[in-house]
Amino acid sequence: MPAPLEKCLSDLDCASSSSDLSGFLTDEEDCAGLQPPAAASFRLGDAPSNTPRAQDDEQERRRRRGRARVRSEALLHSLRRSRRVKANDRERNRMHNLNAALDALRSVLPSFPDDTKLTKIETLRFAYNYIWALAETLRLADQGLPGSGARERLLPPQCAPCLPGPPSPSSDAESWGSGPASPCAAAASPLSDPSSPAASEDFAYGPGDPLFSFPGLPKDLLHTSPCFIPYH
DNA sequence: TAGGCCATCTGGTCCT
DNA sequence: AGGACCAGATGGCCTA
Repeated sequence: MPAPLEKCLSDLDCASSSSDLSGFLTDEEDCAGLQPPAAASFRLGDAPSNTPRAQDDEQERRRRRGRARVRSEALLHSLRRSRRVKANDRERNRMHNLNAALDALRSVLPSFPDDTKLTKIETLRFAYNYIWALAETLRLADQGLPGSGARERLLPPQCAPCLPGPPSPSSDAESWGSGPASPCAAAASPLSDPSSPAASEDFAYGPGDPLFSFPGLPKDLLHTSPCFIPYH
């Protein structure tokens, strides 16, 4: 075996036990480039290239180059695979962290009567509205308007809102609390307050939606904020 | 059975 | 170069 080709194959073997394959020979051209020109190695007494022995040598070289290429491709494939597996692991972990953060957010939001778990999108929208409502409550309290004392009347987050029915994950937002029995139906339009989340054009959830209903907050907020349902 | 939600995988892009 | 982030695809599970 010509020394360059031998080195070429041994490089492949070394690379197979190493995670770093950069600079690694990947195809038969790389190996072939290491071979001396046939004319340079031809000396008097050597068999001419068209002799049966020379043809055998050439076939052997081709076989080895082919095996080297197959091995290098397999190694690159396994390298890509191991990187992909690691990336998948990181992505899984990232999503788990995201879900843990969503769970933490759910834990500080008012819970529903039957402990129905809010979906991800519901959690985010509910949190958005809840923060808005709390801020509005504080604003009114600071102004000394009807509804003052709201700070003291705020219920702990675990209080249960009064809902026309448990939120069905499959039901759409606009169907929640929109029935005639809902107090929200008679409530002042939150759209009157331009700062209300419901006033936002791109906000999918509107008045009457349980995600706009927060227990324990002053009824006065009904005039300026998204729908509030009295807490029992 | 259709539709909604979710977890996971995957390749691309951006950032450090 | 490697990690973070993102969006699309896919398949499983559940419910009406």
